[in-house]
Amino acid sequence: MVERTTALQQALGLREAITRLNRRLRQARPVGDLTMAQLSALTSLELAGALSPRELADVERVQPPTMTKIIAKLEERGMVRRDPHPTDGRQVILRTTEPGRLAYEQVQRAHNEWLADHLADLSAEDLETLHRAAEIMKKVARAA
Amino acid sequence: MVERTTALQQALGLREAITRLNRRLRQARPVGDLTMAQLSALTSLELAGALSPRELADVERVQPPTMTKIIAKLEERGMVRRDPHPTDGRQVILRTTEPGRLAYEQVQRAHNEWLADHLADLSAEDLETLHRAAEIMKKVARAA
DNA sequence: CACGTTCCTTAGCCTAGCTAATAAGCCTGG
DNA sequence: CCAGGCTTATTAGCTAGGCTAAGGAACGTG
Repeated sequence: MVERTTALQQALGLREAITRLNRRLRQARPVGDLTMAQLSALTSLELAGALSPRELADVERVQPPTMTKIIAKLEERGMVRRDPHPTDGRQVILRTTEPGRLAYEQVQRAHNEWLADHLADLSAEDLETLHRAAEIMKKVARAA
Repeated sequence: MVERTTALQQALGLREAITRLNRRLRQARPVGDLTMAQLSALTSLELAGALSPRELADVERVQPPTMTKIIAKLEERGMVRRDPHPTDGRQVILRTTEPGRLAYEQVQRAHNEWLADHLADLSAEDLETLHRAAEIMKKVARAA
């Protein structure tokens, strides 16, 4: 039985933790100059294969104009390609390019190494907790 | 025994989860118009009682000029007061005002209710995992 | 007491978010 | 079959929040 008060206290701690750790992660941009937003969009696109800007905006939970900007940055760097939709002239199809995939993997690896380094002191139990929490957090973010 | 590969995988999931959930939390600004950064600074100041801009910047893990801006916004809204340091003419002492405390509590409550609402479907076990993860994440953010 | 250090701020830049408005293409009802 | 309305994407313009570099004021010490 979970009381409401308990859930609220947990919520408080989680929000603080996310705010702080998110800032730390943003600061740790060790290789390449992909920002968090760019890396996140590139990741979603890579995993999905091909998406319209609208769909990518929905996945990333941002408004379409915001996604337009992020895509523009990625396109400048040659990491994303914009193809016309075969039947619908309004839509655009986004795909990662080969350089995009390589940059993605490289930055992803560097980011994760940074995080792993900073997790190095934690016990196996703590790591397991973080792992499970990450899954739960993604589920929560996906819903609602 | 924790293998490096395992830790890396966990790190990957955690970064994604933080990015996504942080965006959702930023969008959920139900009462008042305090942003995440402002709320976070106000919280740190409220908990500490009184801090110099430099100290607050260190706590919040941002550079001093960034904190100057955030403080300016909070001061505009009358939520933070800037007093001269009794002996050191360079320093400034920041404190939350009474309106600041009230706004902080109100927004804090609203934010946490939003989060608690979205955590309502989770099992007691998942909530416990999130709670423990939040503690660990704050520790990681504090270190390094 | 002069010089280096510390503290805060200013100036100027960038990213990332938003809304409102625009342009282009699709589709449907009369 | 085409007029008007919806959808998609972009542009324009705003704000917040992050950074570095550079400045002025105050401190403290050799």
